[in-house]
Amino acid sequence: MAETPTRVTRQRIAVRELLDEVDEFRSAQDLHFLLRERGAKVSLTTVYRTLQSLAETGEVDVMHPPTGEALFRRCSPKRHHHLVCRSCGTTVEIEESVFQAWTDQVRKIADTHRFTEVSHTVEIYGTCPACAA
Amino acid sequence: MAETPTRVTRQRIAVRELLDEVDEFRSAQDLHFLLRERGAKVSLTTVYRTLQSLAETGEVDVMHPPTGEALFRRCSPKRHHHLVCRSCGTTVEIEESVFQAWTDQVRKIADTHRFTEVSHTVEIYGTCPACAA
DNA sequence: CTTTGTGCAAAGGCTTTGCATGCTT
DNA sequence: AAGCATGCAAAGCCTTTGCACAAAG
Repeated sequence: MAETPTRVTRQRIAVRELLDEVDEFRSAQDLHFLLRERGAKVSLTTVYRTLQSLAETGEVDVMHPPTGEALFRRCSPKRHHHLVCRSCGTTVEIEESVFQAWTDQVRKIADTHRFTEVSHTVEIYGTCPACAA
Repeated sequence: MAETPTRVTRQRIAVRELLDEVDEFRSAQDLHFLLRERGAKVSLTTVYRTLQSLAETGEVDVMHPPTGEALFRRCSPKRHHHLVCRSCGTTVEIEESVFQAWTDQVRKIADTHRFTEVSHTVEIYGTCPACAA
């Protein structure tokens, strides 16, 4: 199963439905927990496999914070990036629109190198006011 | 040892010296290998601990690619970001200067939220020409 | 019926931690 | 001499993989 899945299964439907409702970045294990909570019988393995294929097709974005686990989120028009405190993990969301000019530039650069299906992840770290004290 | 180290040890000196010479992102295990190669007797554990503290003080930047390991690099004035192929891992370096305007904006946003010691990591993914074929 | 997807358990890879020893101050 | 740093081995986490069974087409 290194390829894109061809069959429609109950499990895959459940994962996609969940992703449609959640618009925050979530870990695979979080998503698995949420699925079971709402009664969907899906194994963690399948959640991982599904997320992986969805990421490959670009249907979900993946983020890799310093915490180790990967975070997934359905691609949406209203994206945002994060400003994260290195010390306590406090997160401030920044609207993607703020980066519009930058996003355009990224696309241009990618084109130059003939890269397709381009996506990007931005991680901004700092020390929040509370932790700086 | 959750705090910043207070003592100057042979090991820590070796790690910093190495970081001064390498200006690519490298994994902890890579760095450990390089250190042993040049005769420095340092354990992998210490490399991890040293990198962690250097990251906390902002002396090194950390990147988290989809591959799972963390990549470290000494902070330098001439930075660059990466355009990485999701499929084969081919990497194209993009000069930081391209992001100047964006960097300024990031700083402004961080200021707004009173975050200090701000650094950022940008990861751009796509499919390279070879893998798109 | 054939082929692909699922689930479980086990393996894998990177990173962290416990604890005794050694080295910096 | 006193306390922090090191090293080793073991544990922890998240994620992936092998394999047999179940389900989709």
